[in-house]
Amino acid sequence: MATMQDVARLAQVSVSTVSYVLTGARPISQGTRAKVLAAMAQLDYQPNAMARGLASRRSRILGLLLPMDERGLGATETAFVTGAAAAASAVGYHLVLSPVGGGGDLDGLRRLASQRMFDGVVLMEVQLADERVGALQQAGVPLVLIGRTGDTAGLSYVDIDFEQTVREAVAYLVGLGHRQIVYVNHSAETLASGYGPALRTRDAFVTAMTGHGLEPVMIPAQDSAAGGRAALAAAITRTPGLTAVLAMNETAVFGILGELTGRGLAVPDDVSVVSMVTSPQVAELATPALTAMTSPGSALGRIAVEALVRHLDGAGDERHQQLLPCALEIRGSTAAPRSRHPDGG
Amino acid sequence: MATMQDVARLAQVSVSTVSYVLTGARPISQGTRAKVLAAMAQLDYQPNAMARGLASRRSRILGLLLPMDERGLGATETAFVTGAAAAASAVGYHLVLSPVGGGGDLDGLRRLASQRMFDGVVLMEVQLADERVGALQQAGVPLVLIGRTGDTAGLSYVDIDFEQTVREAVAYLVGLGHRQIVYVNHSAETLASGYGPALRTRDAFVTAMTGHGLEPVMIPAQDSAAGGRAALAAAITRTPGLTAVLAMNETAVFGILGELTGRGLAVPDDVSVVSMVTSPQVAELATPALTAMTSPGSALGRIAVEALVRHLDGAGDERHQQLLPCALEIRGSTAAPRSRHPDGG
DNA sequence: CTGAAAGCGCTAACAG
DNA sequence: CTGTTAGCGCTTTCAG
Repeated sequence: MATMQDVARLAQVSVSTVSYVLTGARPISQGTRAKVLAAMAQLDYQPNAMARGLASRRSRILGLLLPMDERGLGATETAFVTGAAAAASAVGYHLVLSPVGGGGDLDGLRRLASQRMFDGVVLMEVQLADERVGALQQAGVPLVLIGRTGDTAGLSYVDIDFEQTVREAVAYLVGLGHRQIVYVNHSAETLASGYGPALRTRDAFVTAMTGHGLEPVMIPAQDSAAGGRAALAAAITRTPGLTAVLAMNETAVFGILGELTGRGLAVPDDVSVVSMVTSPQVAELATPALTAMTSPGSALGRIAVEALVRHLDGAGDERHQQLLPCALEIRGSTAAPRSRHPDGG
Repeated sequence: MATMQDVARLAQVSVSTVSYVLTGARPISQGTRAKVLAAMAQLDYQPNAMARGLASRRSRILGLLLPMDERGLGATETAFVTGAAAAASAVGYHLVLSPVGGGGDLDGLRRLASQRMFDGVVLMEVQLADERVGALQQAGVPLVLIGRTGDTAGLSYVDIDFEQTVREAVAYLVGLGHRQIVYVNHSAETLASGYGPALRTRDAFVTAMTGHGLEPVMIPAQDSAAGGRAALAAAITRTPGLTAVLAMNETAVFGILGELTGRGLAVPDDVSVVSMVTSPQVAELATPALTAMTSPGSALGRIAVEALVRHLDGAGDERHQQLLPCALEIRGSTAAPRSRHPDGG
């Protein structure tokens, strides 16, 4: 493994000159640069990452912190991760996937931060009240969130625009003629834990429905097909005349579809289903394919990393706060309501 | 940020003593250790990862190399990744997610290897003839594959036991009374590219069916729901009396289900479906839930990392070669064939 | 435009 | 059982 010394010797220049042609931190004459480059090529030189990191105090490594408990990552979260990794790689950074304990392990976080392995950190699965944010800030680690806390003052984040997403989905269904729309959310425990997407969509649903002069009916569901079946059963009991379901639960929506079909209700003829914050791949799996609000997926991860790197490399203390819309993609699970009830149309 | 110097000064010992209580590389007396530990605690000391890496020539960072093109990671691959990350974290390593160009970018790989950022590397999505393996070996990077090449001499790998998986799935269907079993594989292009799982299961299917005295009928499918629909249509044309489908294509299987239902064929009463190398979460999404050969998922990633770390920390040149079985999990998509054809039983 | 040299914070001989 | 010290390979002043 050739070192910078070797290159310098071969090119007959000093090590600092080699360093400067590499970093471009000061002007180098054409001739010198050429000599150095030739020597590097000849020796197949690659700078040592650790040495560079130690001397420059920048590891060029980013951490992607995500709680890994439960049932692994969903398609949407996976897209965040791959998007972030690709973006980091594109700008010459490395991305460490760092599974951190779901909640209590703040000390572990602080320890991680103090090791100075990460120049900055992207935090996923942020709760509305998330102590990790404070811990990280206190440790002085540049930080970008995917998702956001309740109070976002002074924070950088990228998140989905849940308000817009719900508004658009509801408007679409209402435009089709639906009036009895039931919203299936995550479980009560998830809500209670302060899971932002669940909370924000819930509030947005109330606002949107009320705005249309309609009653917002909401049912929680466990994150499973069985949870979806149960939720649909509950929904029909509560609102027998429902003609549309708005699902904020990528997993439960499959159970909803199954239960609907099992009860002899056709999708979309009897009941329309819109799945929110869903990846196209997942939407395509269902029969019929799901009309969905497509999550920005890898774009979120990419933007988070780009904002972080800009902050590290660049000017200064720019906060980056951005909400990305979900796009309505109409597939086979929605239609105008059949006038089953004479009073319904 | 306190350094080791600070700790040494406060504890009134030399830096090397501090280093040795940290690494345990040589015995330290109770009293001294206690003093050092106290000083570390008081200063909230954390060793600097870059400095440690440079001096010890071990970064404690592992690379997870995966080609990221196409449509992101499936559930099974995601499980590999999360399993690997969790395992690395558990043994004090970091795991970098490194998206490398699908095929031709061997130079990029070599460059990566020469930067000495990774102590070792886990390579995913290995083809039967994969030049990356040779390049990495030549670069002297300790290497474990998830999947395997055609010639595995001298390599460490963890892979799914496709032969066993197919054998067991076929035996299960034959045991139920099925005789006309069609195997739906990945696309012809995927086969042609040397994708191991597709090739190995294909061969295993021929062997298994022939062993039962049955004819092995195989149909390729694009990796999409539409691909599955088309494949099923082709299968029925070719084998009108088919009573079971063995699907080696997590995505296409949803299309198969949809097309079956669309043609008025009930699952499992008219046609049984077994999905191979599938995650439970995905199997549960289908209606009916899929009987599947469940992929070892995160275990593969975990074992790969553990083998790699054992090689790095440990004794020496132990190759680790291991095949993991998929477990048959019976759900709602399989049953004994209805005797539609008098000659069928 | 280029060189010399002082570290970055730690590990691992070597010496006791 | 502990201390001294020479690096690891690079970046970045400080000098010219």
